[in-house]
Amino acid sequence: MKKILDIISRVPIFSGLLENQLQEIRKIAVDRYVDKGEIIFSEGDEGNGFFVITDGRIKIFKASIEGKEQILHILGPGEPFGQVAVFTGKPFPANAQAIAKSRLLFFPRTEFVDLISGNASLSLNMLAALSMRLQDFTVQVGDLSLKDAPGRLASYLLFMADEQGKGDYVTLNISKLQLAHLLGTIPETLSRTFSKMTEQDLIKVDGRTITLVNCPGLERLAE
Amino acid sequence: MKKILDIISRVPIFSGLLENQLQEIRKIAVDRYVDKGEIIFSEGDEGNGFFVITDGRIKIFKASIEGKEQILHILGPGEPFGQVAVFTGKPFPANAQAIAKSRLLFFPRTEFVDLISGNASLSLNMLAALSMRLQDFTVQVGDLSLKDAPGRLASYLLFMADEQGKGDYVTLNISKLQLAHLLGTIPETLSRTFSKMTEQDLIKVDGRTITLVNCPGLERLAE
DNA sequence: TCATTACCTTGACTTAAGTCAAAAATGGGT
DNA sequence: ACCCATTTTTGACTTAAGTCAAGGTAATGA
Repeated sequence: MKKILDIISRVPIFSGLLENQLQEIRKIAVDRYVDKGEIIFSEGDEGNGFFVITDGRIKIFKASIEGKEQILHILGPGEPFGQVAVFTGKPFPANAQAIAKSRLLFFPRTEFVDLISGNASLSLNMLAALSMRLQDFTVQVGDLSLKDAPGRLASYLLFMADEQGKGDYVTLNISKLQLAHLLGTIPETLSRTFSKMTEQDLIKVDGRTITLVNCPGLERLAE
Repeated sequence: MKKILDIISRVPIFSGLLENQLQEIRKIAVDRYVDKGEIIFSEGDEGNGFFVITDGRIKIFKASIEGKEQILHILGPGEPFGQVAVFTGKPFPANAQAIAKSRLLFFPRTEFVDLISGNASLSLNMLAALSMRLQDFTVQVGDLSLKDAPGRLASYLLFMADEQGKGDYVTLNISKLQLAHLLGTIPETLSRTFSKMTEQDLIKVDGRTITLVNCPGLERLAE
């Protein structure tokens, strides 16, 4: 069991802070464990604070009445979520659910806003974090509207290959059902897209391991 | 011709600041006029500052190679754009173009970051502005993926009716071509959707004036 | 180990929405 | 008031991707 202060000091949004500033943050942090499948908050809930993931994996998603869902983000250790509600003062605009057993730190809204007011580094880190998230959305909206399912899958695979940097193969860290919902499609279509791309010798699929056989071809698909 | 300081004092992201802080901001602001159709920045350009709209109207959009476009935001007086690149230090993730003759204030990156470091109110205003933008994206991604074209149009009309608050009619402030691109579709589909909704006595269309005849019906369409 | 559940794939069918083409309407600017 | 350019509409056609249904596979826990 790691010390909370140690964890906090390794979180990007708290980087570059002084020892006493980290201790201030530690004072307001609330430790919390959640099981796989547990809902952390739902769209419309009052946003009385935000979270940082210590361990595990969380999905942020929108759902329709008929049960369809669109994943907005898949987040892992070190990443914050729920900040938007903290700074807008409005309810959470989406749902958060653990897709693996996870450990979280919760930061209550008013205490955190007080902290940030007297801490320029923390402000700038937070501005950077929100801006990165906005940039991700920019890509997601563009992709959803301008690319077809194969194009979105190709983009995702190339992005992951780059991020994982383990040569030309990618290990999916989520189920294909979740991936379908992240890419704005359904598992049937995703499965057929994997098959088609395999036939065309663009990739090779073995469970959750995807080998990128023809990267230039994938880049062309992704436009 | 209004004084720049007057303009700045009325911009939401600069609200609640002291007189001398507003003067600091005024010192780094660069005044600029752009014509309708003029590109202000393109995706990939270096993000060396951000803009606030004094007058006019700006669209932020993604484009594909084949010429399709998806509008991310339509912005008007008082609204900032291009901040993401300021805080990520990365290039602009989308394009900005004037869709009307406009007047802008430009704030250079390094000067602005210096200002924000010593100004807690400005930080919090900026955090709030970015968070609102994130919330808008949340809605846009959900709608694009979970609603069909009539559902997205119904949502838009209801949103605008609420925003304009002028009873049950809406005046479009953009062309139907732009609206199609904002809703993630094409003008042909939008036109057919308007026709269908008129047949069903949900709305009445007269140029850019839309009367909402059956709001509950529209809400049902929008889910 | 077995059983139960969740996940993934495949096939046949349907449909929303895009494409292409052309006509009609609108609206500045001179 | 007229002309040119943009915007909007309409029609016929195509297609990507969703739905429904069923079978297969993998994974988890008692």
